[in-house]
Amino acid sequence: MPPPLLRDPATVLPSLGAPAPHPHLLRALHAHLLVSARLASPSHLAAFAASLASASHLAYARLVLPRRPATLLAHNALLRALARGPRPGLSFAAFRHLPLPPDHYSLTFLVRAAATLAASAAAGRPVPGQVNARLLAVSAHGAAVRRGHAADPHVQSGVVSMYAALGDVADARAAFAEIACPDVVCVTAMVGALAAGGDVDAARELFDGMPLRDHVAWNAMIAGYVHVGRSREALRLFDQMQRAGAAIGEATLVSVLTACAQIGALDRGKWVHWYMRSRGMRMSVTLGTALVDMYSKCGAVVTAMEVFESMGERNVYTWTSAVSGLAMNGMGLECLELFKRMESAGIQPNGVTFVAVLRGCSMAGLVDEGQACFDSMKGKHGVDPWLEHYGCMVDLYGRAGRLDDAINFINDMPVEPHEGVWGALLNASRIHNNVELGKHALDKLLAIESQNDAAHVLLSNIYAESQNWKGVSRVRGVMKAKGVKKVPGWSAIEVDGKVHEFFVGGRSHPRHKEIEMMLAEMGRRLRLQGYAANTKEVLFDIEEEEKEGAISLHSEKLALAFGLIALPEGVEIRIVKNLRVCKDCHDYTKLISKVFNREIIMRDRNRFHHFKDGTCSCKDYW
DNA sequence: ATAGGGTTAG
Repeated sequence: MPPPLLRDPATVLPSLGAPAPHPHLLRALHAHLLVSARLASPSHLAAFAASLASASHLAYARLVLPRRPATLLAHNALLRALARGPRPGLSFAAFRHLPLPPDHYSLTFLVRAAATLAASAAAGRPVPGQVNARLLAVSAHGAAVRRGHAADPHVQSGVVSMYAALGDVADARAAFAEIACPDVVCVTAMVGALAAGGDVDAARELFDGMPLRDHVAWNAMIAGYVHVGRSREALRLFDQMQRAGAAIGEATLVSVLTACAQIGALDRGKWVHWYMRSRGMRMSVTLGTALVDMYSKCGAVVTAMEVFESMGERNVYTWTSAVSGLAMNGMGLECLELFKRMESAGIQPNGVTFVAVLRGCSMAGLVDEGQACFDSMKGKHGVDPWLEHYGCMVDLYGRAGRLDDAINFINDMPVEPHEGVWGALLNASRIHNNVELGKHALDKLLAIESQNDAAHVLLSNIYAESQNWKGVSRVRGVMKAKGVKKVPGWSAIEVDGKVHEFFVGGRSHPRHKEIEMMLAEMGRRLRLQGYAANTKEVLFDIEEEEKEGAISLHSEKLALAFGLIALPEGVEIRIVKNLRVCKDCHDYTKLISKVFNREIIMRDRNRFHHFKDGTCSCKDYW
C-alpha cells in the first residue's frame, strides 16, 4: 500500500505557501516512484518535478528530469511551481533550459512569474536575485511573440496585467490594443490596468462598454474606485453589482470594506460583517484584516480588537492593522503592548509596522518607548529605517516639546533628511509656538519641495497662533504668487447607511437651509458659553482648506450641523475628515459636545478625536 | 493532464 501521498499526482503538488518538503521525504517519494514505475508516467513525473521545485530542491529536479524522456507536461509543472514560488525569477532560468519548444502554457507561466516580480518591485520589496523586473517583463512578452503564442488569450491577459503591475499603463494599453477580439478576462485586466494607473474614468468607460460583466469585472472596477479614494462611487457600484445579480465573494467584500474604512461608513461595514456571517463565509486572513481595519478606522476599536482576537490565522498585515488602529485611536500604551505581543508571537514586523508603533508612541507622548522601538529596528528585527521612520522620530521628540532632541536627531541622521523630517519639525514648532525654528524648518522644506502646500499652511498657522497677522498674509501672498495648489478638504458623515460628503463653504446639500439654521443656532448657544472664534478670517485649516471670510465654514462644521439635525439624540456623531482638524474647529467641537450633550467622534488625517462633555480624547495634543 | 483578469496594513 503506497503512502496516501502517492495515490494521485495532484496530492504530490505543493500547496501554495506550504513549507518545502523535507529532503528525506523527497528521497522516499523518489524511491517509491521509481520502484512502482510511476516515474515513467508523465503526470507523476510532472507532479514530482513541481514538488521538487517548490523550494530549494531545484537541483534535485534538474537531476531527475533529464533522466526521463522530456515531456512538456513535466517541464511546465516545473515552470508553474517556480512562478508561484518564493523566487519567481527562477522560472526564467528554467525557461531558457527547456529541452522542448515551449507552448502557450509555458508562456502563461513565464508571464505570471514576470508579473509577480513586477508587483514586488513596484511595492518596493527587494526582488530576490536582484533582477530588473522591467527587463524580465519585456523578455517574457518577447518570448511569447517569438514563440508564436502572443495571440493566446491566457498569455494576452497576463501580459496586460503584467505591464499594469509594472505601473506601465501605456505598455498595457499597447498590448491590449493588439488583441483582436478581447474576451471578458482581457478587458478586465485592462480595466484593472487603467484603474491602477489612476485613470478610473477611462476604466469605467471600458467597463460600461463591456457586453458581459462577470463578478471579477465588477470587482476590478470597485477596487479601482477604492484605489483612487473614490469610495462613495465604489459603494454605489457595489449596490449596482448586487442588483445585477453578480456573485459576491471575498474579493468584493474586501474592497467594499476598504471603501467603508476610507469614508468611515460604519453601518455599511457592519452590514458586510453581517453578510459574511449570514452566508457562512470563512473568515480568511484577508477578510479578517479588512474588517479589523474597517472597524478601527471607523472608531469602533473595541470591535476591531474583538475581530482580531477571534481570528484563527493572522499575518503581518493583520497585526499591523491592529497596531495601527490602536495608534490612530490614541491608545498608545495598548498599541505598544500589542506590538510586544506580535514580537512574542514570532511575527516579524516590517517597516509599515514600525511606522504604526512609532506613531502610536508619538501620539501618546511615549518618548522613551518610541526610542527603544526605533533602536530595535535594525538589530533585533533587521528592518532598515526608512525616511518615514526618521520623520516619526522627529515627530516623537518634537510633539513632546523636546525640540533640542529633535534637532540633534536630525543632525545625527546618516541620510539626508527629506521633506517629511522637516515637516515634522515644522509641525512641532507650531505646537510649541517656536516661530524661529518653524522658519528654519520651512526653509529646508521649501528648498527640497517649493510647491509643498502643507508647509505653507503650517507656517501660516504658526504665525496665526502667535497673532502675527502680517506673517500670515505674507505667506498667503507667496502661495498665490507661486500658484501653490491646496487639496480640497472634505468631511463625511453617515446617516442611515448613506454617506454625506461636505466641502469647505459647501451649500449644495439638499438640506442646506436647515444646516444653515442649525449653524446659526450652534453659534448662538456657543456665544452664550463664551466661545469666540479664536481666529477671524486668517486661520487656515491645519493643512489645505482656506477660510475665505466669515461665511465660509470648514467642512467638519457643516457635517457636524447636519449630524445634529439628522441623527436622533443620544446617538453619537461620527465624522471623517481627509485633512487634519484645525484648532478652531477642535475648540468649537469640544464646546458643541458639551452644549448639545452629544458624543462626537471625529477622525482626521492622523487620528481620532473623541469629544465628550467639552473635552477631547487627544487632550488637545495632536 | 497544466493556464488568464479582481482582494488586506503606512
